Amino acid sequence: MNLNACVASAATIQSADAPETRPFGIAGNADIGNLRATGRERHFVRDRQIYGEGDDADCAFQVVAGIVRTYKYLRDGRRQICNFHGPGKLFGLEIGQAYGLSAAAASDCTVTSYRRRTLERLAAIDIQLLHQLFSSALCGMARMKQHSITLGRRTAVERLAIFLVDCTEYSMVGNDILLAISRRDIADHLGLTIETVSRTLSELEDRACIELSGPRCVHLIDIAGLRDLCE
Amino acid sequence: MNLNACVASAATIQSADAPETRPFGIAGNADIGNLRATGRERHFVRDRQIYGEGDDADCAFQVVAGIVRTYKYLRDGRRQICNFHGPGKLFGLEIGQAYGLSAAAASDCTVTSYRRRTLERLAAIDIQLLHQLFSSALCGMARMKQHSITLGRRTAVERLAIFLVDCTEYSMVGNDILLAISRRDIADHLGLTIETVSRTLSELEDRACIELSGPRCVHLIDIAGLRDLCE
DNA sequence: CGAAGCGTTGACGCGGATCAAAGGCAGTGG
DNA sequence: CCACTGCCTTTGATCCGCGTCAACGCTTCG
Repeated sequence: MNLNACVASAATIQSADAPETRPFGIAGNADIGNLRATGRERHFVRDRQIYGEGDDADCAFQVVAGIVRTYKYLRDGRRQICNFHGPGKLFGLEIGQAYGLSAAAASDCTVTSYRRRTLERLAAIDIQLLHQLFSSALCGMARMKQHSITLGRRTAVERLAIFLVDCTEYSMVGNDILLAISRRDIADHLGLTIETVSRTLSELEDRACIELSGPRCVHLIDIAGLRDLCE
Repeated sequence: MNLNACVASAATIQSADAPETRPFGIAGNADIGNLRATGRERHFVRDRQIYGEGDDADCAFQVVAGIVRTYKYLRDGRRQICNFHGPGKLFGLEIGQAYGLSAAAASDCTVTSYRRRTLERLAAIDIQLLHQLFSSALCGMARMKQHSITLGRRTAVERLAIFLVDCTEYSMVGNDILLAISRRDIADHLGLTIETVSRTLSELEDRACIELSGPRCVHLIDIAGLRDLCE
């Protein structure tokens, strides 16, 4: 077993689709071999829920195209988006009987669903598959760790810089980032409000790091400056 | 493969040690069978570093006794503790060449170290072991998700309530929580300052949820009230 | 007894939340 | 083609929770 496999096989499922449907975090994509044939492809329009927190976790999913968010609402309406999942990413794989979070389409998207029973049966006899799942989980862990550092200790400017630098790896067209997701989703992922996201993007524009060519288009001017804000 | 296994086998390694050395999150402990014999036991006094961010990740670890923290320092000294690891918990298992975080003893502790090469070799042929590692990773994921919700959207009072309720599962002596870790570690885990932690504990005392019998001892009065703050 | 750490408490300031209003911009209907 | 409507985003004014700075008490240790 080589734990670097997940990084090495990163681009296996990478599609040549329109840039706005590209993944957040290519590394960690699972090449799930035999399992693939057992899946069922489904489409979801933007904001359509895929599963809800507490539902019976009888399926796991892999994104084909578009972006999925996993999130939780608190009683009073506060929402935290734990993760975005782009093409190739697995989500909905649970340790318990019920989903711990809800999942919904952050943009129009296509996902493949796998019966959990099927997945467990195959993984019990297919060490390659299990290794892929494990690697995928470790990659997800690494991302979550970094994100919890961001949420726990970073300022709004730093959070946006990190978000934009993340996007540069997957949503670039020339020097422009085409955002597939809304301000609200960005805000709820970064632990901010939409107003603060908006203001902070304007501040980054004032600092000559970026230029806002439109609400969904960020032109990069000083990537090094952005990266410097990330560490 | 049954993903509930991790929950089911939760208490396998649970020791009968002094309460302050009990784990944060028993569920997710790995029963790593054959691997066990290859490990080397090591002791660390409080605050002693186990590995540093960026170091070559040639070993993984399992806590035997005490509590380990994994954390990152930002350039200007801000620190975020991503996780505490109690007895039975694995840490330091990486997807890349280097550790993504640092690890240190949050209390005096004992850990078993495993050569990564050995671990990878065994896991490549032992599907039981791999399954244990996978379950452990999924449990870790579930915890990280919950924590990122806490860091992204919850108030100081809610964060402390969650922390205390977590502690009730592992550090109880009668109706008292005996804290093994310092205010600084609590603060850096919850994304707060030590002053806010202190003030907020006092506020929970004013609200008659707890009683501070000493800096390291929290007497529980209204657990239901605490739990109510958690959702 | 003094010094050093840790925890608590108070005063004050700031970053980001909240509240409010005013643009874009797409979709719809005339 | 333009007016209207509703949603998303931006911007401004104000507020508030938590951070910062400072002082003090308690415990431990020499």
